[in-house]
Amino acid sequence: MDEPAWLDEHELSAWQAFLATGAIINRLVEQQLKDDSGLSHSQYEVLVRLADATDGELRMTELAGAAFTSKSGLTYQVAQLEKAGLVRRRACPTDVRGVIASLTDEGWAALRAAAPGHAALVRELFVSGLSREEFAGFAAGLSALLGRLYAHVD
Amino acid sequence: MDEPAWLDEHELSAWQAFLATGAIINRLVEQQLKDDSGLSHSQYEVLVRLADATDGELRMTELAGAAFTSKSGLTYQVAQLEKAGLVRRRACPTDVRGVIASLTDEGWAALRAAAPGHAALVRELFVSGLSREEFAGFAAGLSALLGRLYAHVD
DNA sequence: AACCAGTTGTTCGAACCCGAACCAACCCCC
DNA sequence: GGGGGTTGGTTCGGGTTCGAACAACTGGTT
Repeated sequence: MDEPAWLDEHELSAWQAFLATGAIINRLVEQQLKDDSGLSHSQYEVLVRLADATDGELRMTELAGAAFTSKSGLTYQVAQLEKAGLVRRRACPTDVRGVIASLTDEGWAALRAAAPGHAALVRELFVSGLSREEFAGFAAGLSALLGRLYAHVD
Repeated sequence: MDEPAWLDEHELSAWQAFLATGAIINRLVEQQLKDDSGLSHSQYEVLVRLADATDGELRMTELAGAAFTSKSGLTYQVAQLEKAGLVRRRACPTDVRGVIASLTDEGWAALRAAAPGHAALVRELFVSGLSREEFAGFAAGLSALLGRLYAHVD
């Protein structure tokens, strides 16, 4: 009974703003990366996750989890990156089924080349539009939300 | 010179959280709508924008702008919705080129049927994880960000 | 040792989405 | 009133994504 069928005014406008910002930012980031480095956003994310890992290597499943894509989607993207010479695949020594994706030297170089432009755009779109306090509050909300979501997926 | 090539710790974690929340929420919402109503999220958004407009009617271009999709993407979705009987297309009286998408009775019914489950999920994922103050701060940040983005697209 | 539930990564079919190209029609200004 | 630039919407081709099905393998249990 206390669960109305529609979102109220505040909920709705925040929700719409969330969808809109996500859509617009994603589009602009995608565009910038493609124009500037020939990488899609998902490919860039894959490179970043690999670079974050020790030795620039990660099992496929771990990578899929970190990059917010499905297993099959990752198989596709890694195949593309391998074709481009940015990523290498090798067998996992402890599990015959396993595949380890690992950054090549070209992969590191591509990431280093792409990062500054990407960082500049993210700052411009995402950071510099807010005051320090606004950004702090916003980031706190995001992080709380994310924690909640992890609990929800479990 | 004062533009570092990488995001700093705070920027990065907020940015990652933003990407992660967007990805997870979109996936869950997509899933819920599909299971519950057989609609994709974009289709649901189209229905919502039409329902918000006077008489449940909108020109294709306005609709594309409101639903954050490309013109061709919208053509596709409206075709799907028309096939499903939820939307009708008619000629625009003041512009021969124009096409007006309009909700059918079935469209209104489908939206009314889908809304409660969707609203409940959005509340659960997006609203109820934050305190009232957190949510207010978060929403303010979102809205400021969105304003900035609109200026950026112009 | 033999089973069996769960995991790993790929393949396959389908859906989706975008940008570019396109045609028709609009607008406006001379 | 008749160009020329702009806009409205669709079509087309290609790339991307997903989930389901699959086969191979693992680890624990008996």
